Amino acid sequence: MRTHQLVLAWIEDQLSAGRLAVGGRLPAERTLAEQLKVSRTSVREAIRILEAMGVVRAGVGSGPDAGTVVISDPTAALGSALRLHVATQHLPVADIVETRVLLESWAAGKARPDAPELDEAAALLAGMDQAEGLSVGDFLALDVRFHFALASAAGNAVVSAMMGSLREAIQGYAAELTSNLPDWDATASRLRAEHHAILDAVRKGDGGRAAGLVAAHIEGYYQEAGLGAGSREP
Amino acid sequence: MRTHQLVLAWIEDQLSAGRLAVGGRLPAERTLAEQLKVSRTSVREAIRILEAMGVVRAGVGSGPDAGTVVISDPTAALGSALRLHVATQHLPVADIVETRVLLESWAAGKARPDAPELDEAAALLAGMDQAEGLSVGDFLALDVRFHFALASAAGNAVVSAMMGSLREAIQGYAAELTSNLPDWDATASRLRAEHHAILDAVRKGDGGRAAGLVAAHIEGYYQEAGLGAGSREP
DNA sequence: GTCCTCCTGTGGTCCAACCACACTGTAGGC
DNA sequence: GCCTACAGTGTGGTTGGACCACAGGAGGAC
Repeated sequence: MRTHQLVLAWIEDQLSAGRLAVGGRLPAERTLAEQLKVSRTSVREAIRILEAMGVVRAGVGSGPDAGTVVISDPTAALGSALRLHVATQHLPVADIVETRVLLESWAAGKARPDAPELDEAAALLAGMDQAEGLSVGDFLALDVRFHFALASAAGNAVVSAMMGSLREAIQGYAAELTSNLPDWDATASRLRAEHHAILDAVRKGDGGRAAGLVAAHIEGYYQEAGLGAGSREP
Repeated sequence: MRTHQLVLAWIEDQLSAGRLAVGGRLPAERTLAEQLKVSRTSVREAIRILEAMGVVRAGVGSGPDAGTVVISDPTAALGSALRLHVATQHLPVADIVETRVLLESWAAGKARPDAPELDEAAALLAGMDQAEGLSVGDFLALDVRFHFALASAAGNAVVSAMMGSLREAIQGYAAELTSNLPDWDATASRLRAEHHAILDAVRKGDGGRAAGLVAAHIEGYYQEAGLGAGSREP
């Protein structure tokens, strides 16, 4: 077993045992190196991995926000991992889209009509309705948050994280795709209307209809942008 | 931007551009450090991250298998990330199980009856039927491979990878759970029968029935082991 | 031809040093 | 008494160098 894996195992053990929790701080790198009788280099390699996994955040300086603190951002880890494997062309973009449809339509069908996340989703929709002064990038940013809020309303943290990571993994492609659209304003209007319809269905407790609308919403967008379900290559 | 992220960006760019593909070898650490005008330490940190993501594999020595070669093992990355976040108690085990049910039942419903992966699944089932000389660990190992083969038959690499990572993330718990079972032999017999029923349904093209059987199969196991859908804590 | 040895190149590990940063306490001016 | 300026302290960030273990390949000894 390599040295940095020993450090990883130690930290994971601390997490599992509850001696280290979200918000807590890891010992300083030099201290940890001395404690575990390894070099600071190995400690740093382990911390880098945890950072890439969204488990810790390293901050320089001093004070309460400095040092290496435990966080929990599963979406970051899954997102970058998926993006890299898409880059190796071992994960087709079409599969990503299909999985996104699966997860989001399930979430829409299972979302509780009184979930607080729906209020946030409604607020985001209101923001997207302000046609004036809203660039394509701004619109898509709000769109991402709307979909994430909607997925979170189902109350399954794993599904939320995975759905967010899928979106993140193909974010680059999604941005490019907008340039393929014949008429962005028309598309944006349609997306807005579909968003409202989805939210209404969820609010009325009609999960089946919500799920169907979400699936059509996502598939429709990618097909309009030229990334049909048949294309297996980026 | 930190130095190791520069290295990461360079490698990801090489992958996206196709100048680096699965099976290819990265330049040696010292060479890469010199090329990018950074220290070897920073190069190593980047490679560590890629290794944790299942994108590369580092091998010492010389020869065709040595050096840092590009691979593609998305399951490893997602699995360890999920496991760590389960350790931080920000991803409830119940959500993992629920997501697994969602993905696997979808895959069972969508699997093509003539998919070659089903032959492998059948072979694994035959192996599990050899009751003699099969330890609990062996049985579970075959079980993992059976479920993965079944999920792969749907032809969606993302769903397969995610399903495998979910299983891996709670593998430790699953092993512990077997000790809660009142009668392992009886449970094993039931699991065998359910496996055959699932495979039969898929082979006959009855996706709906297969999906239902898979959902019942997974939920039944965890409930029998004392991890009901209601438990939100490990 | 076969075996053995040395050489080379790879990642793995460690150390020592320096930097940039952000807070903290203190000394000084007002 | 208050506020400012500054040195101090502890944090991660980065670098260069050195040495180790490992595995294959090239060459010589037989």
